[in-house]
Amino acid sequence: MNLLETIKASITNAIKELYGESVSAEKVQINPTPVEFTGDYTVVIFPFVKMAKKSPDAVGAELGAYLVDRVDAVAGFNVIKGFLNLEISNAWWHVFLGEVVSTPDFGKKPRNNRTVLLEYSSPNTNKPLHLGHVRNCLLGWSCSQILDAAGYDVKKVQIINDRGVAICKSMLAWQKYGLGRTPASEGVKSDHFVGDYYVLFEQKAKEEYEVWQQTSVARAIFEEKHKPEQGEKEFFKEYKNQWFNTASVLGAEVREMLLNWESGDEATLSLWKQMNSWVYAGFDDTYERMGVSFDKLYYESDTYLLGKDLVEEGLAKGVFYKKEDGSVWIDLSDVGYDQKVLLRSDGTSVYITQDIGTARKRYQDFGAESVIYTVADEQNYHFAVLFEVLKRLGEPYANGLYHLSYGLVELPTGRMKTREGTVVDADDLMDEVIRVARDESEKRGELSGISEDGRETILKRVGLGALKFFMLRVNPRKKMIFNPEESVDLHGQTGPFIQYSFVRTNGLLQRVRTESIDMSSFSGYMDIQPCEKELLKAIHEYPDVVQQAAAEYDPSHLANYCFNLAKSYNRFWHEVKILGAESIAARAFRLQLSQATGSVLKSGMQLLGIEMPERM
RNA sequence: GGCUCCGUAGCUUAAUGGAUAGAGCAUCUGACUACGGAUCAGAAGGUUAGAGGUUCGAGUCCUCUCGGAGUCACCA
Repeated sequence: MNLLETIKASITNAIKELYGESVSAEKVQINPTPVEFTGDYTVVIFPFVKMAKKSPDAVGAELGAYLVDRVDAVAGFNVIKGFLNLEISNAWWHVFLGEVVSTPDFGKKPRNNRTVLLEYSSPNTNKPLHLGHVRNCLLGWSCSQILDAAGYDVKKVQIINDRGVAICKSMLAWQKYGLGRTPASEGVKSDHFVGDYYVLFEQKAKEEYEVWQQTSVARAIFEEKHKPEQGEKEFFKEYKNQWFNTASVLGAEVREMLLNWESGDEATLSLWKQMNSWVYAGFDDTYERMGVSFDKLYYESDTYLLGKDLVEEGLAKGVFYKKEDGSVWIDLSDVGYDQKVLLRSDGTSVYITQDIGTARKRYQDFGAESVIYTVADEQNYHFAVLFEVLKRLGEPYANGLYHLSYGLVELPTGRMKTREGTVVDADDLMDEVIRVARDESEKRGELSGISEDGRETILKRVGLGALKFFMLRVNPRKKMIFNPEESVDLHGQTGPFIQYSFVRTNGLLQRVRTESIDMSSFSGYMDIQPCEKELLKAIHEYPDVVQQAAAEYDPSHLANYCFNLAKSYNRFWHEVKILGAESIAARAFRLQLSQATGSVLKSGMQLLGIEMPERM
């Protein structure tokens, strides 16, 4: 049993024995003692004052005495203003340190034989991955690692939106203007190649629209429909979608292509397969570089018709209802939502229909009792509705659904817009952070003796470490303003700061090996310094942090934890001598402490998807 | 307008209802006779948007106000 649990259990016993009241162990609050007081852990006494009918200080004194008496680890105590500060014995810390070093999986829970499905990334195939996907992927991947550490069997999936108007735009542009060019012939990364045709399409459509605006038909529409205060420019900006769907030649061609696709036209399908295969090759490359992977891919071209049978089931159960025009609806006004259409009057699916169908299909595939959707917070309402619908359908997994919602990534200039060319590309971004890592490294010259390959591996770890930590250290819910300069910072509260601490521990252990330094006989070390105690307490906290991150689906807890641990280690590094310690026992103890810190840092960062360099 | 989320130092942010709101960046001072200075120590910087309330105790919970974002499609 963990130390704090032992103490909590003992306090519930004490309350029972001393005051005759029962208190559950979860109600007992224990925090690390702030540095300005003496002690290691602090019990908050106030909750027990009423049941004891004594002053806070008296209760604290009684509980403190009880704990010193019954719990070996508790060596002493003091009570200040209703807070019971406990001192943990050196002997207990020695045992603890030994355990951490000899437990490779320290902080991780045993397998619990429960399966969780985690969906993330889920891009469209008309253009390459961008900054928004990066946050999504890093979050999704990190959560998968955290849940794995918490004992779950995690299945990572993505559903690829490989059909629809968007990809048809890229297809059409390539067909009209591509002249048989390929990624290979142009030497362009294949997903970017496809994306370029999407941009080209938008450009051509814009040109067509501008010409059209000068026609008499356009003038007439403007005169008829514009709002009183609305200028021409504003009106036509707003009217663009409608124009595209009614008057545009390119629009008509795209719609025709979509119809051809849906009717299974062979030429269209083969073009579609060609374009998508280019995109997938590019995505694979980006994912690999980012260090994320999937257990199964779903394609919308396979799933977009799913869900209709569930709509029938819902109608039969009376959960849904049909309007006169044949459309099917659900009324969620009793839980504060609106009425929502589930099937169009012509019998075709809407967005939520296929999500309903896909949910069941995936349950059949994996039997997961819990499904996590990593999707931006624009879709909060959609998922609230989806989960409510599945609940009312009585789906067995409906209570295990979670929308891992995250704030959009915006630029200092506002939201990214493809049309305005303000999209930050994922590949470019990774290039950039690695370039900055290289510059910094060359300035320092520490890697001069390492092979080309080894150096590249390190620079990649450092650069991506900076990027990943930057994106994961804040609460996912928060909107993120992406400042390119801060994202590649290598100093302060950053990934490389933590990696550097690890490199320090690694360097020490290297010397232990090469010089056969003894680090086993540390139990005689009794004079544990405050900076050492701080480290021990931080290491002791690690399993709880993993649990909390898993329970809240929030990697930022781990990111902040790792930073604090690294900071404590750096302070320790400066305050005491390790290899040159005052005694053999002190040296052994500090080396053990370094090893424990290094392994927890490595483990914690791995849960963020960040790899540790051996040197940097 | 309804619903949801957000508002903490110049900037980015932390804080299971617990002690004097904790960090990083930027600014200013210091620290290498080296276990790696991508580091450390220190200074300065806060009416936690505002007003009420609940509580022994509120950045955190409740109510209202102000400010910002998202959403409220037979789009995805």
